[in-house]
Amino acid sequence: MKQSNTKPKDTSMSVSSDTSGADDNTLSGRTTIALREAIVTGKIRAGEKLNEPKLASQYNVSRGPLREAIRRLASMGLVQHIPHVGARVTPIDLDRIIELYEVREALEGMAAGLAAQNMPENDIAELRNLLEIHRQHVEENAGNYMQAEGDFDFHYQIIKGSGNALLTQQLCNELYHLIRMFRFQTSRFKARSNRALIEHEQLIYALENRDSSLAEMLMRRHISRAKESIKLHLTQVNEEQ
Amino acid sequence: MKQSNTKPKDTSMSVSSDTSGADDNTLSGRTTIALREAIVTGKIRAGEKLNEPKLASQYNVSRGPLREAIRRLASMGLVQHIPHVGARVTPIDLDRIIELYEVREALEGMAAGLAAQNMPENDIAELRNLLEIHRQHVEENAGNYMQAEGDFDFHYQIIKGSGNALLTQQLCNELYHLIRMFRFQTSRFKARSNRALIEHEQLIYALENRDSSLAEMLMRRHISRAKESIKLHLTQVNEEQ
DNA sequence: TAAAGCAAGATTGTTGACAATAAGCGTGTT
DNA sequence: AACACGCTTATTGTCAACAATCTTGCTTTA
Repeated sequence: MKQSNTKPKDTSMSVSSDTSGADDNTLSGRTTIALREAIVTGKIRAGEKLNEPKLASQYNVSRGPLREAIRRLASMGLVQHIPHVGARVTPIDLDRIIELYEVREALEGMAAGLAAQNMPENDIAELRNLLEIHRQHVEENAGNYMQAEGDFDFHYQIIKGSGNALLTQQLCNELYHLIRMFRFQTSRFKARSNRALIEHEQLIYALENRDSSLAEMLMRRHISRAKESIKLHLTQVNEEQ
Repeated sequence: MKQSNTKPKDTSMSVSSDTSGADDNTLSGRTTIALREAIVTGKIRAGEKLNEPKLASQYNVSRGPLREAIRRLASMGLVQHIPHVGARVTPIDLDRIIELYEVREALEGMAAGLAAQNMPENDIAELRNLLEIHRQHVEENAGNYMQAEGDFDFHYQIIKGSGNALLTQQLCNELYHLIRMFRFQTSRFKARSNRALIEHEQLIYALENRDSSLAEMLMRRHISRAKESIKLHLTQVNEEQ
């Protein structure tokens, strides 16, 4: 029995639609998505309490589906829930961001290594096209594209290329929105665009050559550097205050 | 701002009680635990459908808390939920087990590396005591201890020693019960006990010497070997049928 | 005979009311 | 004046009934 690698031929380069298993035709599912976006984009602020009756009327649902939505977001770390007290949006400090990047480094490193083994040639070629698109965007928009969806797409495709469904689920469903939330709160930094492009380029090279250990190492360094950059930036900001 | 490492002084060597955030004085929480144990221990078989009214009366709760319990278990991968159809216990085949071990390798490897940096001396010493206890158990009980809680304790302590709360949560809450479920279904194999002891010993050595990269490498090999052992064993079993 | 459509039953999704718990506030006591 | 106690209020947890959806078996038709 070989590794299945049952990867659907979905090469859509967009992450937008249904990244979590919540996109169903149920109120609960739709409410989950709506609430999630409100939290990620900061419409509901970090640390803010989630009042069930209030939110329920706000989203035109009863408390049942809303509670389910809250619980789902709790399981992916977006909100913290305390029994008999309630849920509030998870406040993210520097320590927590560093933890997140350490987990990403481990998981996405593994993903890159596996992708070097399992990713179909076509998809790697698509990745190279994607890189060129990114390069143009960076040149045109003076570098604030990488911080947006562009960088997500790149990482998303490699994760999917690993052929590991559990890994993909952990990263693209659970941790993905945590990263988005953090980025939204610190979107002022648009540095590292050119640097990231170079690192992405090297990564594609490793994938093309089916060099698993190199791909893993490059991905880990890529994420570790991003972590260090953030750490530096945020400690400076803190010292300014 | 340094890495906080706000690790509570809880050195309890037991994993039993509250590994998930579900141990509250609510019906929902208790039902989650009860259902979880029923699934993990195979009282509810893999692939079996979870009938809400049936289970509700069985656990003496209404459908509300039971649904919450099911949703929580779905979020940790123990059951698969399809809207308007229902939930069933996740069937685990070899491919899925391999995926699980790949994720463990990445995550626990990182954890071991961090533990080499952050784990307090005392806790490492405790770990060595634990190893001696395991060694005795293996000698006495002819090796079936490692498959039980003993091995879990060892890994659990190292994960906690990483000082990364997110990592700990991912491993000890989300993936932990998935591993338990799998082990319960394949508990006949009690091989690798002596081998595992040696590998644990080496790991402790790396922690004591604060050798981060060695600790990570050893942990990854430890888990990778376990994966290979399972792969070998299960493909043989399949061929026999 | 097989396939498609329909209808009855079962199961999940949703709702609003009720119960239990926690938070806030005022009063009384030391 | 500060602390503790108890009451009120707000909020969460739980329940049972209702609505929407799927499944299943039967009937009908080509």
